[in-house]
Amino acid sequence: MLAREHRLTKQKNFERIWKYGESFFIREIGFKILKNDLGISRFAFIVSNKILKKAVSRNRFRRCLREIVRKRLRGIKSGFDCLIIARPGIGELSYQELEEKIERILRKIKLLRD
RNA sequence: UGAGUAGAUCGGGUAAUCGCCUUUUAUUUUUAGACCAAAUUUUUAGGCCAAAAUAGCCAAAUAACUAAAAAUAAAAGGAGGAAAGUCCGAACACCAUUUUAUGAAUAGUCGCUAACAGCGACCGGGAGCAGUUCUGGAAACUAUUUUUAAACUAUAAAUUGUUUUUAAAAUAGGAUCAGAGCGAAACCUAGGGAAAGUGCCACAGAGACCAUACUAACUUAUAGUUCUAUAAAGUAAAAGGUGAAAAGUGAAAGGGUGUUCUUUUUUGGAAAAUUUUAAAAGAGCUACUUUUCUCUCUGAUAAGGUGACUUAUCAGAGUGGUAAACCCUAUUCGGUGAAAGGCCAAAUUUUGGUGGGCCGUUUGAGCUUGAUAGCAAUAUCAAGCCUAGAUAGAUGAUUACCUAGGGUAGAAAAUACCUGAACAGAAUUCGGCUUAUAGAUCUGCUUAGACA
RNA sequence: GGGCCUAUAGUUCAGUGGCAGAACGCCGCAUUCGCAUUGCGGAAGUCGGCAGUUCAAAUCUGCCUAGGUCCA
Repeated sequence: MLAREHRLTKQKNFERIWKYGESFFIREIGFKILKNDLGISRFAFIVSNKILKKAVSRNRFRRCLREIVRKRLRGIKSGFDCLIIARPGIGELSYQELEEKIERILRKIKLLRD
């Protein structure tokens, strides 16, 4: 679990990101990113009821995503709000595959520090 | 030992690293008195007015009062038997006002419970294993009897008698087979009322509940044409294949109606056969009716039981099914759901809002152990214990080892290798029900095999 | 957290407890030089699943499954 200062909690934050954020998608995962002035990067994870039926698997994938981001928290540039959205193919992926894919995306959108 | 079935309990473990939530403690720092909007800022357009919103900052300063807040570290604790479905019942809170209509729910009895469409015990019903009774059949075989053939004995011989054998028939027994009845235990059972009323019961059928109309038959009447048609009335014994269901459950005896057959007599006929009329006797079937027994229901009485009910006797009646169709009877029920609901202080300039904060909120119809009462559900008493509390939503991720179990190699055992745990995630809280569930352990019952 | 609805032929939908139906689509034949249109005929259904009530269930009752939708 991320510390509280790295979480997005408010309804307004979510609305702002949905409206003004930039999107990046691969088949299993989607990203939405927007700059903020805080000097800290904040994250939120969305796994909807339609994509995974059972609550156990929903919880599991949300925790996995969180864990992956947490491990890379030092390498990520600060000052961004980031929404990570699960898409229908995610049910068949293992933890390691997820890790690879997220790492590739982060490189691609240049969110990682040098 | 294996299989089936029912019930109860459990529902992987250890270590390391990196993290999250709650509580407590310690240290350091110094502020804090919820948040948001309106003032400020930014952007676009613009000459201004004006319009829009998106993070972030400050609600301008001061004093008083209150006492904590943040960071770091350590310790403790941190998902279920169903947390699920939301099918019932409650607690709790507010709103209405008194429980009446409407409506809804429940439905054998007694008990348990805070309550219940729940649970326990019992009653009734269903189906029916083991078993048992009856009926029918029955191979081989056994017994008895009869007949046939052969042998033996007695005898001169036949015959008779005895014994054994062969073949056949009959009777009885008979492994066993089929059908029917009763049927312990275990199993299933939304189980008031159809004799208050209404509705429905397709097709078929005369008729599906005021049954017996109609067809076919006979008599009478009318119309015309011998004969036919029509209509009504009467007689009316049997029959009318249906259907899930057919009107009072089956049996016996008597009376009795009609009809069929046989015999005898009689009539017509020249005679025989056949046939016609009438009568008598006998036999078969039989509407209807009487009596007795049986079946079902209702009522009364007696005995047993808290009661549902059971048993016995007597009297009466003979009425199709469906209430999971309407309905009737008895009992119970006010509505809305945590997004319920409550609080958020004072001064200076003021006002509004908020899915902002806190409480509600985890000590409870609580858990564990023991004793007592009870067939049991359950209750009482004693001792001990505190056991998740998140809110874009914690309880996690990775690695290593082990384990229940599974697979392969092996004749088997040992061993080696591979794999490595089902269903499933709290959201105010309880009591049930229902559904999903790998595997393990224990207990009861049934059954198969082996050994003693 | 709570309420409601739907499931019937390949598709879209009807369907009083008693024979499962319509339109489009599909197949065959005819018409045409050929295709379309048109006409005739045909096939295609565990009525979402499992139990129960009933003589009889797509329909009535209960429990599940899968979809959809509403409040907030």
